[in-house]
Amino acid sequence: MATDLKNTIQLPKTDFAMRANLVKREPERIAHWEKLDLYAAIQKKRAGAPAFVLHDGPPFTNGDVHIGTALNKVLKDIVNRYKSMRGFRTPFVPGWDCHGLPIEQKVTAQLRAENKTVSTAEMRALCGEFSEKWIAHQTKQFKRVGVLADWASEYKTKAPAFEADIIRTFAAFVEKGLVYRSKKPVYWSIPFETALAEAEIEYKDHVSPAIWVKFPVPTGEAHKYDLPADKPLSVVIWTTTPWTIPANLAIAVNPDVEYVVADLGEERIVVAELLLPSVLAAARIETAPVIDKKLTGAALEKLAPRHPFIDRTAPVVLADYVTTESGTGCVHTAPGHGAEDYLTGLKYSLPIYCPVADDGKYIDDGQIPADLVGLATLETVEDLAAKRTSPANIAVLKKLDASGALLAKAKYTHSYPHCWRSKTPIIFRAVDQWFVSLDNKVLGIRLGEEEPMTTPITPRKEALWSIQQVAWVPPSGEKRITGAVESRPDWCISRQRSWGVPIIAFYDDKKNPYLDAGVIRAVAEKIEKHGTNYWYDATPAQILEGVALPATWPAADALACGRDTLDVWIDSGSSHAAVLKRGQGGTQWPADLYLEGSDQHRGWFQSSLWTSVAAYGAAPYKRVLTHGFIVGADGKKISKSGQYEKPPTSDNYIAQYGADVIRLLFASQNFTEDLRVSNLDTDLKNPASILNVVAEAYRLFRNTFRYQLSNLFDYDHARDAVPYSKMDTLDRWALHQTAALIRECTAAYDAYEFHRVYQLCNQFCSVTLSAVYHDILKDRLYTHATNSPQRRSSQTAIHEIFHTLAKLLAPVLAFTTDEAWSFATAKNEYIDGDSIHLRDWPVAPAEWTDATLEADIAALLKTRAAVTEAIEPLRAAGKIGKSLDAVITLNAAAGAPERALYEKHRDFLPELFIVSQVEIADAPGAPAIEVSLASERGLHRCPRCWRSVPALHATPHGDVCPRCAEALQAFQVDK
RNA sequence: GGGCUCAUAGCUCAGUUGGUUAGAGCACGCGCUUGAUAAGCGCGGGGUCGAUGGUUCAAGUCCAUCUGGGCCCA
Repeated sequence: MATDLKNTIQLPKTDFAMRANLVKREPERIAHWEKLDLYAAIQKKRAGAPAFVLHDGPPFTNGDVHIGTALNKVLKDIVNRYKSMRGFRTPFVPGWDCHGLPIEQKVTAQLRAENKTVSTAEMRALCGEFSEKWIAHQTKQFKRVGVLADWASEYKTKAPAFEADIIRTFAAFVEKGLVYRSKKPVYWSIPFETALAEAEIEYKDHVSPAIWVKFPVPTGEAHKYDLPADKPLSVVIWTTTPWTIPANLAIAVNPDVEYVVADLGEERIVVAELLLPSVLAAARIETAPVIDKKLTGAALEKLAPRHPFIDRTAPVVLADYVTTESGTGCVHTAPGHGAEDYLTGLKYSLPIYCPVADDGKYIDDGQIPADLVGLATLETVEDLAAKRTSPANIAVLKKLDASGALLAKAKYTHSYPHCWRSKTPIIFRAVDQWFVSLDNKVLGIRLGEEEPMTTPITPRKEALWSIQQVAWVPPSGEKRITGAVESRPDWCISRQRSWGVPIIAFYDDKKNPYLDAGVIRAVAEKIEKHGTNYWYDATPAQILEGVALPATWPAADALACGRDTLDVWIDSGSSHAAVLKRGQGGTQWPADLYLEGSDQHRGWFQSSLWTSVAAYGAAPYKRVLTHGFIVGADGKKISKSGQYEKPPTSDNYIAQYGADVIRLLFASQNFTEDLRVSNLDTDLKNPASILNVVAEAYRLFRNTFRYQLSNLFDYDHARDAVPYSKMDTLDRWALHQTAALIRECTAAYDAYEFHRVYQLCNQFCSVTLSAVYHDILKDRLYTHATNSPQRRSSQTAIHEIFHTLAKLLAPVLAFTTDEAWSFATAKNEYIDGDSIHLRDWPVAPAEWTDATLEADIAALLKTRAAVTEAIEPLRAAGKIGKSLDAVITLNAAAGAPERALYEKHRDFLPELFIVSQVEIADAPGAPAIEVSLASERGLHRCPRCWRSVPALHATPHGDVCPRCAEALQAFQVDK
């Protein structure tokens, strides 16, 4: 009997599985998309539509896709999918950053391990292969997280055409007269014998020998400055780099600081007054010295103490950066070995002296003492492991000690720049480099103005102007890049290495450089044709054959090709020219959007800005969006957060959760700040871990789709749809909520606030649908006659809501929404090659919005909450299980506003409350809501719909309620 | 050390121009249901809004300092 009745109920039915099994299903969907060529299909659909160009910042091609890299690409994918559904043509050309030291270093290490030496061209080929291998890996990994892109049009910075464009970017700098050659201290990696970019430096603690060194003041000098001369007098400096003492050319003091001449008994020293106690402490002098004289730093200018062991003076110079925070207030100055020292050296016309060779060892220049020549200035990896300081430091210490100049020494731990790859400390070393001046005034051309500007402007000012034309999201990004652009020194663009794009400069036999924009452009043409190795394989005469040389140049056969390469930031910074300007893959310049991590303010956003401003007089982007970094559950950077057994690669997370859960995670948090991710191994079993909570939210969405699909099993939209005007109240309310959801989600997507989409959809599914709408609907859908208008009305609404919700979530849940879509469309509407990603963004018909209805139901839902609360004590007492076993009495005085509301929706209330009966009464003094048991009210429970009614009707299926009897009749007819 | 930035329940987010007992979802606890069932429903506990000081009749919301985190720089 019961079984019989159950067969007359329209229970939900679908093949859309409750269990996601994403790890298995997603790769199948990727295969499906590739078979469809979904990317091409989307482009075809939007051909001719206004373009929205998100220009991809190229990831570096030397390892697996990290979860942070996945974040970046997924955010781009979400944007592209959304914009495309909104009707834009969204060409997305992915890029790869191929050149650079890390790859060269790995290849070099490999060659060393194999004990091989190769030519530059061979080395470059190996680096190219290395890069290519990782491009293949990363492509797979990006596809696995669901990134949809024009992989066939991808750009690689190592492609000859791209390299030619990098060279042309360089030509633009040369053309503007911004490129100059200068000796300047640069970060120098000793193991790699190369200058390093700022981005290639990392700061780590380093234990240095701190030394206090006496620079003796000759008696004559002392007299000139009216300093006591009856005892030895010296100026004491403090340094943590003893190896730079041989390069000392001056001592800097702050003109405004008070200095003292202190009598130590046997001798006198000059130091800053405030630092005297610390100097005495370092020298272990306990007796208080006599202060013979006080004077400001300015009074010491040009005093000429002697170098402690080299026959020259170390004149006192003035510098504002000298502080009394540490040291002696007298700063050892070596213009060839420090940025500030260099500037001071220029100011006082000191030589930019650097007696250290490329390998970091002292050279024999006639000044360096013979016992120092050939000693290494800074520590090797082995030295660091053994915790010993460098040979040069030791030797200098010995020399100072022998000459009696060493006042004190100590170990000093401080943050010191290290080469990011070799992990060894770097040195500052003055070498010849190419620079781009950012402060030369040149005539620029501003975008939209055909004539060159008549007032010369510096690239820096031009860049700052361009920044203001761009929309920065979040707005703080503008401050950040402005700060970076304002404070950046001239751009050192040359590197001494192999795996990069060569600087097209020539040198005569006296090493004089020759640089010309026309020549560079001509060579770029040849490189575009022959590849960059042409520069390394061909002779200068071949390279310059057919190229018109400037009159001042020697003949081609008297020239040699330079071996410097360009800073890799010029590579990626040229992508807008190499890709967008050429319309690669249907793109266009400028980009509508750049979207990268916030570290790129000083990186790609900036390098792209400089190249674009130099060449085109404007930024290459209209809008720049930045995201934060992935951090651990404790908010600390992922490398320092918890224990990771597995590397935090995109693949490892996907293997555990599936791509859609990872995508949902990225969308669930405000990405302009840091994103927290639980530790893959340690948090896996914690139900409250961030990823598990997101996985739970994923299940909510999936189940929502499943409920909707399963209840549409017998619904044919063309046949069964109910027009809005004839729809049931509750269904119209659901559509009102859906319209609001569309509005709010669209606004959130437009503001790039995906976490709001997540929150909105989450609450819509759990509160609006699951707890209210879907729960109430079960009765209609299951028990009403198949074709009852109310059932069809609800199905129509569900159909609409499914379409809407699936589309709203499609940019994020790219896999699951498309999977659900295939189940929805398979029966009636499925067209071969369909995909939710080919559909248009949902638009709510105006009629869906009904403020009066919304207000009514909102009020009734409050009553509903009170009703469920009132039922709860009965449930706790074991008197009631299902709410359908309850009869509710609502007490409201005639004339009270709620009374009118109750009356208005009287018939609908049992359904809304999911109870068997609702009575409206006015019993003075009674509670607003009274609950009684249906059984005690003489009602009979219908075995089919479980509602209690006054009387049951006999049918061939047994006794049921009148409504079910009617439904069964229809059921019989259908059968 | 400097620039930018963040800090609201266990987690992720809301909290309009300062104004009643600070909200939501999830998680957690307890029940119900067994016709969304490796599902669904209800009820409940949980926050000195990072800390301190200040402005104000009134501060999560404004100001200052500090603490902790992140990115970038030194």
